[in-house]
Amino acid sequence: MATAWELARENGLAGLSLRDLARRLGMAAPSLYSYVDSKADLYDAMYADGWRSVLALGHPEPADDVRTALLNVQRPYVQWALEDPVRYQLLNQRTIPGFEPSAPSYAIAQEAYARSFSSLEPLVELTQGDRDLITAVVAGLLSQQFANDPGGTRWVRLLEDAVDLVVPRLEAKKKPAASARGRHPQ
Amino acid sequence: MATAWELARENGLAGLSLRDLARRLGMAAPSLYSYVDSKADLYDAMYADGWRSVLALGHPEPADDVRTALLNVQRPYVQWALEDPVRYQLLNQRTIPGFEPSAPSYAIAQEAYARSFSSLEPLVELTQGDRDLITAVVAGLLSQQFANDPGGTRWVRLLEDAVDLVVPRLEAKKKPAASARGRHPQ
DNA sequence: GTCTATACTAAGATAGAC
DNA sequence: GTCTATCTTAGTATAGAC
Repeated sequence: MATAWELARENGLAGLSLRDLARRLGMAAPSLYSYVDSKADLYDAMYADGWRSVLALGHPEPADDVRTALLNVQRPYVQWALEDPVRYQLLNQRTIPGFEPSAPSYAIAQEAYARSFSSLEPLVELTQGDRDLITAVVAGLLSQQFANDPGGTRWVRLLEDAVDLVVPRLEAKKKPAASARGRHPQ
Repeated sequence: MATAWELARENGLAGLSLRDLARRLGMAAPSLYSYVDSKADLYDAMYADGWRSVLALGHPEPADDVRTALLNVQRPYVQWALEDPVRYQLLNQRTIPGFEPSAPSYAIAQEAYARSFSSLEPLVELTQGDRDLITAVVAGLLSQQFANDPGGTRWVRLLEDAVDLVVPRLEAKKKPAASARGRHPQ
């Protein structure tokens, strides 16, 4: 898996080839078929592996305000995305012609998706539109970053500004503040 | 050019091949080299062609308020993007391994970029951060739309909501209202 | 689980005749 | 400007022995 990612980073996601992979592993190409049914199956394994690495970021820190809650999730996520643009591309953009993740792999992605709102849900009653706008804003920063300033920080450094665009919309829907973690004396 | 786009839509951008293109044009494959120096050169021509189709949308309608100015540009742009996801992918995402646009082709992209702020600039003193946030928000809607709901409208229908996120930030920087087009009596 | 050998298909590109 | 023929490389995948 690690070698597959390595090659994808070097030659592009679409440029990944089973021959190359076998060569770098010191194997003959057909030996790979003991581990993987097809190239599509390899992409699927990488897709699952990629989303598992998002889950490995752990649960976002809880927070008492919307802005902090958002930043607690999105800052590590953006950091994670920058670590490996090719991984982000496989997981979040429809880029290789026929690929669609299998149901089990997609389930991992969904778990990561759900978790990304776990610090926010206690504070705000979110609609699907809210969630979609949040993911869009962050995806937009990353999309522009990778496309127009690869290796730089021109867009991702605007993360706090971007979050501040969304905060007012969410603050309007704040829950009654259950004081869930018992931090507030009265 | 039209046939090249057609094939890219059918087989994916990376799946486009010179052989297929020649076949569909009723030519032998090598004959294409009279028109194009290489496959990369074909992509470059498509890139230029794609941005020209953005310019063909015309100049955005002027407006008196920030929100309308933004929607006058972004609504047709989103419409244009939805018409051809593959075109959007070539122009706005780093997806095919080695491709970078040539300088002349990139200049067309820059013209389209500049024009996309022409309805807003008379109203607001924009910073680069403002421009980057605007492009990111729209790019985010489109990126999510294509990746997670291809053919649908789940994200793009949030365009007005997305614009409303940005408007307050821009209103804070409004210019003194030069009444440029002489519509306001006093 | 790994190998050799191989089948099959297709890619981008060039040479040189017409 | 278009053709035929060909080069070179590479892809995914299978068969069958060890």
